[in-house]
Amino acid sequence: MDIKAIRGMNDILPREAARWRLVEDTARRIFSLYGFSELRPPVMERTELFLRGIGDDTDVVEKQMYTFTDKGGDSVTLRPEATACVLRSVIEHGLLNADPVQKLYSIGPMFRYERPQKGRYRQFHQINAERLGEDGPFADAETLALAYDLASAVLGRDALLMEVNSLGCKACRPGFKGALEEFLASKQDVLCGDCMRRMHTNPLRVLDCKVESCRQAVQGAPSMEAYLCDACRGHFDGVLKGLHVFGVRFERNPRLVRGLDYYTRTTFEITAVGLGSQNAVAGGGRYDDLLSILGGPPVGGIGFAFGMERLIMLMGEVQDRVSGCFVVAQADPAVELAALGLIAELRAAGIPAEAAFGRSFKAQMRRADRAGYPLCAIIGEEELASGTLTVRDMQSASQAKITRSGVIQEITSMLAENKGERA
RNA sequence: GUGAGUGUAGCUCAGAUGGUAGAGCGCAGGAUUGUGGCUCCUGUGGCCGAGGGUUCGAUCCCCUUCACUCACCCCA
Repeated sequence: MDIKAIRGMNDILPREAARWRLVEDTARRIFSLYGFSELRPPVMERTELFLRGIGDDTDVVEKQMYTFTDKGGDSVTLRPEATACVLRSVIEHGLLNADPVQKLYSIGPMFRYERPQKGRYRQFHQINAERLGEDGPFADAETLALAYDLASAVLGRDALLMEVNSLGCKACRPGFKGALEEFLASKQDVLCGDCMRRMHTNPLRVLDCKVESCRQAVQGAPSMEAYLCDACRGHFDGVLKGLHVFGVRFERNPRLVRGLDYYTRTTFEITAVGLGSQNAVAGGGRYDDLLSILGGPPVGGIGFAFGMERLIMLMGEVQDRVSGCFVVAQADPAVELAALGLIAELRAAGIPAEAAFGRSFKAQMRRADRAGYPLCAIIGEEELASGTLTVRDMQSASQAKITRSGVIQEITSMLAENKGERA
């Protein structure tokens, strides 16, 4: 076998799939609790969408996109994030005309050409939420609460840290940016090479630099908070109050910035320990100008994304509970045929049923055990002749003879009993 | 894109100054003819990542390459 999966793209094997389902199910449950509905955009879009949406001097757009020319000569890109796709869909279908408030989520793969590392893959999966058409602090607080609930439900609230900040709006951010640039210029000699470049292209990112000398240099840097305009300040205060009401435990972090250009006002990040250096489990924030940038109505929004791999990495084992009945048959053509009929009947009644003919009795039992079935129906010449079945409770190892005609009823009640014991 | 580490059975890993390799788990079968999990026995298993070089001979030394892992970077 010399064909292997592409670098940074992983198979999710059956043993891990249970965890993925649990995360997805949890997400869907919580989204519906908050009144969000699902929107599933395609995984590929025209390249311009991301150039306009994400910002063309971000790393994601500059060097991480899977962009190529299709057979028709169009430049297309495998989506590196979901927000731009969802907004494109909302605009294209005029969803905001039908309902000026849209609360949407989507779950699926994203693609970024990066060097793979723990918690970072070229195909990775996100749980994404977008909320459009509500500009007040309540919408922000509630959206953050939703993210917090989701993270707590999967990881427990003690395992995570939620950090919140306000980035201001296009009215007040330029003032801050200018002050910051001025400050950074005075620190030029101690900044790292990257930050020297960043201080012009994207000065906010310098605040987020991990290099020790930069962190120190930035200690006395001006804080966005001092530059927030009255409207942004009021908004942010409202968000914080709302978070308290929702019972969200968070910390304010004036240094928190986001990697994508479209964010305004409220931003947040949820980190967890145990993930190595890729410790952000979720991140997001408000984007008041993005819809109009993409050619839509001047409507604001707020959203977030979870990294599913990171969530799953922190979860530990999750076991699939198997219900149903394994059918063991004596090696005899007539018996096996009868067993086949039994299996069909069980399935028709909605009871999972499986068998493994063609091996020894012992081996069939072993498979029943390994697959985790609570019940095992045994059929042999004896049962066939007397119109009965032997049903074995795998956990207690007790067996009972039941009549063939009453199987469904009998097994249904045994399974219900079994379920009751486990719960 | 940069750096470091690692590549030996399906999995986790041993191994010898260079003489073509083992363990545990798994898997298959068995321990009275129709009964799983525990135990015991037996079996199954590997171009020792790929290519080249040195050598009588390399899985082990050298070079190249690929892959994986972690970190930088970036981000979910």
